[in-house]
Amino acid sequence: MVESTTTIYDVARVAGVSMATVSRVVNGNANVKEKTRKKVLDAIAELDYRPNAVARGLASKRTTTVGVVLPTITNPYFAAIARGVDDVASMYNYNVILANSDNNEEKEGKVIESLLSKQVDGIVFTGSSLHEDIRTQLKTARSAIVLAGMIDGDKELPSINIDYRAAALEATAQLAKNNKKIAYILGSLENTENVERMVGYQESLTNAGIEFDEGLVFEGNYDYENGKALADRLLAKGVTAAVVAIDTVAVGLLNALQAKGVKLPEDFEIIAGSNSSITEYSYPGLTSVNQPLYDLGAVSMRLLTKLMLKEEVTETQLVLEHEIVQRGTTK
Amino acid sequence: MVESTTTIYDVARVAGVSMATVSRVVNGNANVKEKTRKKVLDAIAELDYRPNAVARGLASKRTTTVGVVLPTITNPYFAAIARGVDDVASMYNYNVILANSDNNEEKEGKVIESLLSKQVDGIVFTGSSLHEDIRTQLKTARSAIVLAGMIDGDKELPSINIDYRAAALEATAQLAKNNKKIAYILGSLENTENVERMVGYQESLTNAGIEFDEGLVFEGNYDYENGKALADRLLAKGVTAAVVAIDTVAVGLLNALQAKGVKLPEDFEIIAGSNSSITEYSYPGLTSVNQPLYDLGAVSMRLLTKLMLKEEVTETQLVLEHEIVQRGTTK
DNA sequence: TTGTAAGCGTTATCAG
DNA sequence: CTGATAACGCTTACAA
Repeated sequence: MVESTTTIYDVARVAGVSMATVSRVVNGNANVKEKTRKKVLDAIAELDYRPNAVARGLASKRTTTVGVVLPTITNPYFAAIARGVDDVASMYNYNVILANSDNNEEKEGKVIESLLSKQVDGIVFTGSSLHEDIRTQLKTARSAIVLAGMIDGDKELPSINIDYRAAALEATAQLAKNNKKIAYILGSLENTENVERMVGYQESLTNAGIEFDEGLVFEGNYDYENGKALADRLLAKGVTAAVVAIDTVAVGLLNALQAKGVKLPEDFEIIAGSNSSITEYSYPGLTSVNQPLYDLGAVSMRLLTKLMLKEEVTETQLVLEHEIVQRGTTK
Repeated sequence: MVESTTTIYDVARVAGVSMATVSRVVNGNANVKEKTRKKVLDAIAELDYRPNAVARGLASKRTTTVGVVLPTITNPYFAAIARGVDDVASMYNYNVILANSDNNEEKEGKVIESLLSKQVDGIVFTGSSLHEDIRTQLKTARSAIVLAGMIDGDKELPSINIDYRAAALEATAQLAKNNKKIAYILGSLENTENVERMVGYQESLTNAGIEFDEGLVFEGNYDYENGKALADRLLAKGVTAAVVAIDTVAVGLLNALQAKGVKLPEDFEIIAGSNSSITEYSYPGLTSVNQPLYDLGAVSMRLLTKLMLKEEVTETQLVLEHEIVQRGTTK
């Protein structure tokens, strides 16, 4: 707890120049004589001067800070996205404010409000569904916005996604090779991504000549416990395979099934939805649609920098490649 | 992308008062007549005014922003801590800047520097070891600092921990009931927490009448792959039980062992070190020392608020309770 | 190439 | 209880 804030004035005095010049060298402005630059640099080193980013932000109206709002950082899915965001953020010298929303519309509204008051230059937003009020709030914000892993129905907000429909179709198709009763487990059908998944699922069923059974679709939350609770219900309906959009739920189901003595993949097959780290940690490993989560975050942040720096952006609706990673829960 | 920044002046004009008065009502100052307050509030609502936190930070020298630096948010251990930090941070109206350091001293130095330039009011720091330079940097910072899950040798920096020695002793003691060759796997022995663990481990061995064998102690990194690689080495030494300080490593070991046909807990027992979420997701679930990670973060942040608000703090070296959660990898 | 000076949107100190 | 007015530390025209 020392040093009584040395300012740009102190540096100017010591270097024998004006504060404007100090500002120029600090900001890498080319119009400074090499000799002067050196004097300033020396003074900076001598005084251990550190520019005050808050003052800078006020004067320049740019804070080099962005916000990332997500349901909860404890979910590996969102943690991976956040890491991607942070890595490219620091690459471009931005800091990121983390905001957990718990998927709760009110909290989402509050944290966005808070981020905007902090004058963040941009926001990467992700969650399980895009409520109308939040959409409006985001759209009318003066900061740049990018949605990560969410589709904006009107395609007005920039977003990065994978082709959920295709991924669901492929996963279902793989399970259809050996199964007739294939369940689909996902979050709320109120969000567009899940609607897309349903379309892919049904399309795949049709291709395989299996009749769609509404009773085999389960909506639910993000919890591990939710997955465990599903085991009995699936077994009761004679289900022998499931694609589970949310990894934590997939692991819950997997473990509950094994605890009942069900053998995987022999008696039951599972394909998880996002290939977050836990699909690798489970035993057996979960075959999984590989959503490139880290990239999702990284690309979102990259797009955000373009938006913030007013670079030209031709395409604001990006679709990343996906694939299915084969592990131990499929034959 | 609208609204051309409405300021405190605009509100003052519309409300027919001075900006000082607006500032007072915004900051909940009691010295404002009820009638005036209402006028101001109405103007604020009408103009949809949102105070500029950057300007506020510059004028007041308080940013209501803190930083949390950790190795990587993708590790569930740190994610849980971060969540604890964020929850009590928002409770006290602080925002938190997330900084991944990858356990790299240079990066740690950089992010701390960056946080300080952003004038954060405080920093919660965590990592696997406290390098000397970082220690100095932290100690001389003008912001409040709290270490989460790290011991400062000199006890100069405030910190929140569990009793690592006792935890190691208890875990080893439990394994010693059925095993003679008990390995201990942890991060670098350069950090105090791990030295403490070693002491507890050896003490427990002595209690059980088992001779300490240096060859049964394994240092390593945080990676899942590291755990997998350990399986063969342990088996080769005839080890039948291990306490593994890092959960990701424990899961790696568990899965590699199972892949080799080793039955747990029958043929091999494992106790993991932190009870992060993945110890529950693994199959079988990992018996685990319960480090109260969320609380670790929450209590750290709470202590930080006290430090930042200059509240009286009597004890800066806090030790949280731990316990051993029994799951499927012990008899 | 360098300096002067006017903000940036608040808070905070004094008067009144 | 309310209003001026001077900071806060920096960026950014505009001059020189």
